[in-house]
Amino acid sequence: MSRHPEYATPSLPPNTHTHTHTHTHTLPPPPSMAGAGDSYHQGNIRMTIEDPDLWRSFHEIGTEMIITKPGRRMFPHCKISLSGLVPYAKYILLVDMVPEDGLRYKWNKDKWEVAGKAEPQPPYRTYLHPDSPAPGSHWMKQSVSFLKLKLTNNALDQHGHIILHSMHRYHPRFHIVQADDLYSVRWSVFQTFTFPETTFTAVTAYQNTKITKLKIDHNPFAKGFRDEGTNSKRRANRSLADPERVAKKMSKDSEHGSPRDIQQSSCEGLDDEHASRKELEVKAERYSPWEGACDRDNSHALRAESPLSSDPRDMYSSEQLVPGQSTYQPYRFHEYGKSPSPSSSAGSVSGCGSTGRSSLESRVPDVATVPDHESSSKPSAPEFGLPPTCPPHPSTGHQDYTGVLNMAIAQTKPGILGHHPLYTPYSTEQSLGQWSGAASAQYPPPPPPPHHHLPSEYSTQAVHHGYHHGNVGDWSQYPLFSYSCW
DNA sequence: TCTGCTTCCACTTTTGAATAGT
DNA sequence: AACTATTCAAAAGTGGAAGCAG
Repeated sequence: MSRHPEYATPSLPPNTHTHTHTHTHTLPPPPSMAGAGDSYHQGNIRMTIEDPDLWRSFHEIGTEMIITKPGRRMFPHCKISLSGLVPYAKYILLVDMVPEDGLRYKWNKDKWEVAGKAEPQPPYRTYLHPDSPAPGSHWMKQSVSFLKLKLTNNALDQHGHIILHSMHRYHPRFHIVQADDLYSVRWSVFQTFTFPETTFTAVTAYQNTKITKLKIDHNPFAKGFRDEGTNSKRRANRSLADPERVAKKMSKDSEHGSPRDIQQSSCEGLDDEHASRKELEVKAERYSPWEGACDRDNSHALRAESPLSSDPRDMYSSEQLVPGQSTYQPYRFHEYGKSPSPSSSAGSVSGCGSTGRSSLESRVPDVATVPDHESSSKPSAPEFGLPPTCPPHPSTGHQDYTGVLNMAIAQTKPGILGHHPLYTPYSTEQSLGQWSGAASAQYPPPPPPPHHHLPSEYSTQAVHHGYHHGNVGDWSQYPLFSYSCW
């Protein structure tokens, strides 16, 4: 983590930040809370992404992230700076990956093309920053890195990596939750931030040679592939070691050349879209990420049968582009006649969009909590066997689930959950806002949604989750229970 | 045949333990 | 004895390429 002394005091004005951060978003203090004597909620949280220029240079070409079975780090990796937190209040930081749309893509010569509908969602996971929970002063004193976050295409992954589909597009979503521990999360206010330029396509092998070059140029681990470096030497060595291979390859190349050479991309003509996208540099919202996740795991059942899923974008869109100073609305419940009372699944169920507009669909995350494997070897790691908490709701049949959290914990502080019982049905509620993701430059625009965006008043909302804990017995019925692997 | 995925390879950086020095 | 600095080996992270499967 790089140090940012200018963040040592949260009172420091943002414009004193020496880094170039174009992607910031400041949420106004909630009217219902500001001045109410609860300084904890007088948030004016500001999040900026580190290395925005690097992200932008990738984004302009069309960022690709390798996903592998054992898990692969992101590059560039997610690194953010925070300000406006209450220094002495504890916060939890989370990241999850949100499908950009309901489409599958393929690389055709020099550009991405739609290749059909998205695959059913893999188990939904959220990465918990290993420092969580930590006081605001901790998060603000330096930039926060999610370096160890790993992406995998292994749906059966036991290491807690975030599971994605290859050839699908995603963007990371950052959640800040003021909570003393993970069990308080569900009653807490979420503030969610996304950065459009962090959108990427998950791939098992790089498609765009420009991306490969950028990665090699900027990723220190890939130094060996740089032109001026040992790259050629290395290949020479390899050739010497295996002449048979070389002979094979040469004959192959003489026939039709390297496929990657053919794929030299040209992304001209797409800049307009990209430019327009720049206008909305960051999206922020206040709601539980779990809700958004609610329709995800549920997607198999929901999408197949529900007319609400007719538009692929609806399946995923739980966010809405948020104007910089949009109005804060602390209780979404009232907007939709939901009771804020902790009547567990009821809230979740309605939040899961089984009865409402399509844009209100929730995702049901895979709730098991899985640590990064480093933590598994550390005795200090918390015994954090969060049971999967996504039981089918009895009254709504198989389509509705209480929201659940499947957190991937790289390395968490001991005692984070120590005094709490081992259950946590993080009830989730669907965001009411529909997020309309701007397409990356080289992508064809996705089909327009068949419905209108929700009014802007839903765009940034805080949700106090007050659901009851679910019945533990119910969780055991859920197949994803098995995710406690430390 | 084509496309996407897995595996292995050689190389690099990172990490942490052991050792030396103050 | 305690702390800091240095060294070094192991582990982990890279993209390329070959081979495999559907």
